Amino acid sequence: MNIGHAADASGLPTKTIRYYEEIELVRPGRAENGYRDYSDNDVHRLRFLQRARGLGFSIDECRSLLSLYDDEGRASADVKAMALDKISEIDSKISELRSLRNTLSNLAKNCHGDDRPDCPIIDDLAGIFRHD
Amino acid sequence: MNIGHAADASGLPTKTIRYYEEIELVRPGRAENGYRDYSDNDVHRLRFLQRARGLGFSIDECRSLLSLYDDEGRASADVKAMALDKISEIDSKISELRSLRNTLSNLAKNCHGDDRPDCPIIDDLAGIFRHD
DNA sequence: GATAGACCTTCCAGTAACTGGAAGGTCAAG
DNA sequence: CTTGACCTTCCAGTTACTGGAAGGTCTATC
Repeated sequence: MNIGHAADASGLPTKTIRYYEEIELVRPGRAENGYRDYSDNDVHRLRFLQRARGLGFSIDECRSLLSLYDDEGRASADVKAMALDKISEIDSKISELRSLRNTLSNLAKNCHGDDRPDCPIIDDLAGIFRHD
Repeated sequence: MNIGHAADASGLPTKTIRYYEEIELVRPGRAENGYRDYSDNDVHRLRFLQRARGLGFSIDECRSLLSLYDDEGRASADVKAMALDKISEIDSKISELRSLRNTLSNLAKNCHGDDRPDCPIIDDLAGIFRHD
């Protein structure tokens, strides 16, 4: 599958996909004509990268998540530790998002939503900053 | 409060805080000696930026979230629409994180976690890419 | 088989969001 | 009055893309 198709399948622009090859995150084969040739597995990796990057994981973090998949010779204890570590990172991201969501949702609920500029949402908005 | 203190209070490096001033996200006053002087409100904004950036919101998205707070003259309908929009963004981030978490958690659960390199986690790992 | 349009290639420059370092001013303690 | 920890500006470098030029390939139609 060539790069345009891989882009459609992964949700990433072709530019980004080529960049990911340059930094050795996803290394497709090449067809006779020199075109990149993406396997289904390559596309899975690209999709994964698309999601993980959008969730705020850095390229290095993505690399280490992907290495769980790649390093088949890695000791299982390492693999488990890495997975658990990532899980707790994810948990705290989720709870931060929940607190942010909660704040915004309270604001929206209390807002009458018409065109008057004295929306009560405004009065409470300072609260957006008060979630630890 | 000067920049070092604001950095401690917000969890952002001073470099980043100065950058946020440069792009007009947080505009502190200045003391007589030329030092930046951060109010409590400035620090709330910085903390908010610290969290939102870590959750994958772009600077522009942060700017629009902050404008909910700033634009007191904005029509309440606009405010409400923006809040609802951000909430649905947050919801999909949360559900993506949950799916990722779920995958990793299954992997960790099935791994015996000793030093043998034939960890069953490895065999299932392809599954990390199969969540839509 | 020529040619148009949609692909693909590499390379190089630009952007976003920081990040580090130099050169120097300010301030509180000893 | 100097030492050390602050602060300032400025400029260069990094990360993770992103856009554009110059050109090769492929498919489809004339």
